[in-house]
Amino acid sequence: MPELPEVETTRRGIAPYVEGKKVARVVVRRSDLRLPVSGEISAELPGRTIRRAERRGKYLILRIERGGIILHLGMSGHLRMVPAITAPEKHDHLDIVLETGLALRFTDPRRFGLALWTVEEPLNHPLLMRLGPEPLEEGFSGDYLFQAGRGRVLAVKQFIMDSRIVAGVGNIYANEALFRAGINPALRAGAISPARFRRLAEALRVVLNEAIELGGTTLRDFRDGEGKPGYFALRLDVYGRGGEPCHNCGAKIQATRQGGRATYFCKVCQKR
DNA sequence: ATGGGCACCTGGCTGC
DNA sequence: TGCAGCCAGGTGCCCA
Repeated sequence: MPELPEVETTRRGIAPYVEGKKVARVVVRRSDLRLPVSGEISAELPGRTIRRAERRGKYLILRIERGGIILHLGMSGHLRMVPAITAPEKHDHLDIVLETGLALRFTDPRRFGLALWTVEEPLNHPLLMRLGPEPLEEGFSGDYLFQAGRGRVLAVKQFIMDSRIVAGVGNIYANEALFRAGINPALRAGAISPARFRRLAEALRVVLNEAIELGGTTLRDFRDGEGKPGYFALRLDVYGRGGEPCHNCGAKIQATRQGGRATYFCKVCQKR
């Protein structure tokens, strides 16, 4: 479900309610997520204060004095603030109850998400350590992509969805950025010029920032930290629009598959 | 090292 | 109405 903009929207939504707040207790209702939820969360977290809510790629980090909680929303997860007394529903797997009386509630029907406890530096956790640069920060550029793509025969769309290349880009925004950059998603990464990679890097920055401004993309169930949907779905040019007219030239949007994921593109506007 | 395929899990939608 | 089949915003592992 959530890519970088949805995770960032979630972070911004919850940050005011969790930063500087002390944890009263933790309720784990299901621990069989993508990795098991450690009992240390409920044993160690109460009494500690959440210093910061940060994001790295699609991961959220709730920092305490040393270490913290690493959260990932998988395909179907979301986080929101609720009054702690709110009755849990079927897929509400975890509550971090604060002394303010609000709880950070983690919901995830498919349970591809994660909630990990660490006393080490969260950014050094094996799951985060190999993430590529943040696409909205220094260190990410078309020239970087060009260098990383040298010799790669992988399709450019799969290349930019590889979190080791760039963090946080999932299927929606990969499709959208390639459309805006005018690049065919099936092109080999190693066959793209520095100039075209610069267009792609810029398209990624622009599309991710626009999506964050609109609160992310809600296709069916994404909600921000306050339970509200995002409105970037209204701006989608290609994702989910197979057979519909291209917003730029009117040609039918093509729907294909790459690496098991749906790909949408305009064969007129994305010739190469 | 690289790329392809699959598994993990639930729910919603489509079409018979 | 029921049900089978397919699809979904992610990612890590196994294999060639």
